[in-house]
Amino acid sequence: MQQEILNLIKDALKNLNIEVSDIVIEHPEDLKNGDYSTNVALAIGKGVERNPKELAEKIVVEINRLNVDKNIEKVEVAGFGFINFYLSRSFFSKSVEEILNKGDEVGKNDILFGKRIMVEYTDPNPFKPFHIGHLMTNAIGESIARILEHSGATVARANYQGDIGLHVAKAIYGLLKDEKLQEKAGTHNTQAANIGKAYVLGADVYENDEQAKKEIDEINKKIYERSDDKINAIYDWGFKVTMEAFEDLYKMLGTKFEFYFLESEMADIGREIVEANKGKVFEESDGAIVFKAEKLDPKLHTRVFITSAGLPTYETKELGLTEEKFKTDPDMTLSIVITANEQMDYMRVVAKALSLIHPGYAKKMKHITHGMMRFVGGKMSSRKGNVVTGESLLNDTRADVLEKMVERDFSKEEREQIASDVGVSAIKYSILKQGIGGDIIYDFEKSISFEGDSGPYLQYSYARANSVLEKAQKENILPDFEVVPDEISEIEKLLYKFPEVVARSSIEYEPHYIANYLIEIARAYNSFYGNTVIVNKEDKYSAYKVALTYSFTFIMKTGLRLLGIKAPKKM
RNA sequence: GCCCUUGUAGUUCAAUGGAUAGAACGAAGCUCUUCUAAGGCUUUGAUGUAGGUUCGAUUCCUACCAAGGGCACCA
Repeated sequence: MQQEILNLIKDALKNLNIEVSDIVIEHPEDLKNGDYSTNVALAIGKGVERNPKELAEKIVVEINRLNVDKNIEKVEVAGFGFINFYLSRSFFSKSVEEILNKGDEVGKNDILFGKRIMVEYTDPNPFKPFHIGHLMTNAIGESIARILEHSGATVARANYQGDIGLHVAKAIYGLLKDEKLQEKAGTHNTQAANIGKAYVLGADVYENDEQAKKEIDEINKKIYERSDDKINAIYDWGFKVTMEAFEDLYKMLGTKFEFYFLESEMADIGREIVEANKGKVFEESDGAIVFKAEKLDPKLHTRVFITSAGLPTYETKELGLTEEKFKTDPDMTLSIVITANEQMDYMRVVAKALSLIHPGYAKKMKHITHGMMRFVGGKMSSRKGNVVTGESLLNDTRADVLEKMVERDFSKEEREQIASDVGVSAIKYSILKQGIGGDIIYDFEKSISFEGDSGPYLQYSYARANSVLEKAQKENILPDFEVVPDEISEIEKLLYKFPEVVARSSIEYEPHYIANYLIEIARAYNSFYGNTVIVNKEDKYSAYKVALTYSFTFIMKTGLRLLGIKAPKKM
């Protein structure tokens, strides 16, 4: 439709001998101002010797002469020269029918057809707690992955985990000091929680206790060398247990990773790359091998790639990781990494180094950063132990949901599953409703909402719509598009926009456009639901209202899926 | 000090350079003899400061102020 209107404007301008390079059409914010609108007359009015309003009038006359499209009801000049297009009744009923035919495929586009994209996100470290920052990256990454898939891309999900390094040594130190934390009786979740505690213990003394620092450095060396049987045993157990606990979370969150990359395996690959480019890209400085990025771009800075002790740093491993990713899929067209924005500056340095080593790879890399989860008091740090773990947040939220749930004819399993889905939705929505760049201030009391602008609100409107459909089936009212009310409802004016919203989210890597759209349409549907009886044999428009309800459920379900949120039929 | 991000109702967030800056929470009131009241319907309130570009700026540019992050051997 957008294209038809665009062409119409173009033709009209051509006939009037007006040249315009790019014509912008948009949806007016206020539905009273039509369904599409253009500001061409305003944009070009100044160059020509007419005022914009007169010019707009002329263009409209020409458009009306050309318009044979039954989808456009009328075209008007408004304001100081906007040209507003009002779509016809039949356009809207047709678009409702189209959505019904597409079902769960609604909103698909082929912007990324044929593209192979790897998305790396979440990246928790074994031996460290999975905190709500990881939850944030996971929610954003999973949603972006799904949106890209909906745009036709083949997406591979990847997770990169720091299985080696000082943090592991700190945790193992803690486990050695307090052997109770090595208790293996409980589930892997309680064991993983104990390892998290051990990490906090180790991290704390590392900063304040010289002797402990020495011991931890010693343990770190032994882990690298795998030279100590006792430490090896603890390491192997701890690695397994924390990874299993992560898997539980992924399952609940709805993420299935295809590739797991381990930091320890990237070290040697990265080191080789650095060695091969010594003198070209990298240089020696104070015994370390560094990349002086500021020489190429004053906004960048120097970073160490191999320490003076000869150990590869994260930067080097990142080079190795990139190499591995492209080896995994040589036909990959785009490699996306999603992290918090605190990693932006050094990722830029790594990207610069990579552009000198592998210009081909560098062009296919994209680093997406998001804001940070913050406490009201300040930064959250797993080192200091002032973290909210992903598991505890999920559990607390689910418990809240269970308390709020109304008694219906659910089995115990259904009830648990719904509570879980609604809890995840509350958390994910609170992350995805805003642009990904901004920080989220986490407030224990207020952060998770079940009403208003929230995930459960969306699920609730979906569940209600389903219950309408159930009733319609019982009463044998099938969707119909022939007998329609004259008035075009607000829902119809929103439904047809869904594909545009998905496309925009995909192009900008911003899930919140979908989240905001879903709230808008849920509100419209709830209002509709509250003010009319939909299933009513006496009402000749009932079949069309049922059709509207069907198309609403398809869009809500698909939209929620793109946010990584499940849509239970009952709640 | 330098670099990056962000400043919008009391609070948490929206708004491809356009029309009367939208929601939600909070507060006040109304609403289930209709399909799920986690709902619906009213009322209330905001663009950090100073300039600039533009017919038009929350949006772009400059300076300042404020918050967060980063700036060599941690990730």
